[in-house]
Amino acid sequence: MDDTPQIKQSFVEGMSGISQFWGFPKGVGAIFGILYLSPDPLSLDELVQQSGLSKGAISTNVRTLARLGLIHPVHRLSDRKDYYEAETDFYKAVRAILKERQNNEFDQAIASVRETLEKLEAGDGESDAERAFLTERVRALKDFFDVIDSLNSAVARLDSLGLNTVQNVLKILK
Amino acid sequence: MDDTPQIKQSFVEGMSGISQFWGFPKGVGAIFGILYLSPDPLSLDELVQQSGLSKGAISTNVRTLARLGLIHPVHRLSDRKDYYEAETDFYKAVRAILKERQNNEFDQAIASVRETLEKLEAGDGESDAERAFLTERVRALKDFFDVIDSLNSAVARLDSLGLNTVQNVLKILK
DNA sequence: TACTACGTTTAGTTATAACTAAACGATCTA
DNA sequence: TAGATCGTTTAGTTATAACTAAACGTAGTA
Repeated sequence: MDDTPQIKQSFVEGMSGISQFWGFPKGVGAIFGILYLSPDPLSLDELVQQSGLSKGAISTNVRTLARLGLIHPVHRLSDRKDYYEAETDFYKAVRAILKERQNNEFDQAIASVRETLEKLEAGDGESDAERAFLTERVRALKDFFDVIDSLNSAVARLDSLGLNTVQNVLKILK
Repeated sequence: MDDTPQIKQSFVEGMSGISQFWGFPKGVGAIFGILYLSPDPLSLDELVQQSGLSKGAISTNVRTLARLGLIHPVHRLSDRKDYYEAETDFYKAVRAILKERQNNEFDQAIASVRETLEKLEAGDGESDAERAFLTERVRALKDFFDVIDSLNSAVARLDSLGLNTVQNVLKILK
């Protein structure tokens, strides 16, 4: 008996779970799983078939994956269909995701804290004890965010983040 | 005019946004924000007042924050109330969060991939081209996860993750 | 130009997560 | 022991996110 289909499916389910864990729709993980286990690029309709999701959901989720750099469109000559294949260099994908996140909401969050600090320091007329306390606390948080941000930037800027880099980092952390 | 209350509130709203971005209820961020800007530990009832949330929600969210190590209970003698204060060492909190995540769903995700690989390699009778392809792909993903896992473990195991450590890491990434 | 085959968008539905109000059990106090 | 004051849990509600089905726009094709 050939258990390949079952293994494939349980893998896809596992990817769905991971997807959900990281705050993405589980369809995103499922689609990536399907593409990752496919030797050839797949069209939207093939994804509809293999995932059981509607075309609309596939369209949305596929765009999310492409935006994250986890899959790539493949265009075939004299074929209007869009095909997609999975990215197999995960380190590359990580860098893309970090870059993506940085540009969007994370930056905004940091900006919010920065703004708070500026507002606190601007009201220099009032300098009671509470004000000083608040300023110190917010500044500490901002400093922390700045460090995280620089880490993020550094990784995103790397030409190639690979096993070597990670192993070097691991040496430091020992 | 004293704009301190407004500044506090906009800070708390910012923290709510960050919370949501990382997949936590926004109440979690709000509560942390309130505690972080409070010089003294606060009781659940005080949190109810300042956040506008119900007692039940506070109870749940506070437990989440405590589990993550972002806030700590403070017990006062001859007072049955539970008070909470914010963790101010964020590096410590990061390690706690990584440890938390590792024990729960992340490990499970890795286990799922590992299991898939074992199942693929177990069926050694069948060795067609597809099977070989699948095995290679899944193994590559498992290897990647193992590296991430070891990074995670290394950070979680650190006695103190501080600015120094991060700066050393940053040197490598340059 | 009309027809067909795409991917995307939209309106409405379903599933899921977070919340409120109230009941509950436990613990301290008189 | 009775009463009061906690934090937690539960049942039901509300808000939010993901999905489906169908309409739509666009670009190739006859």
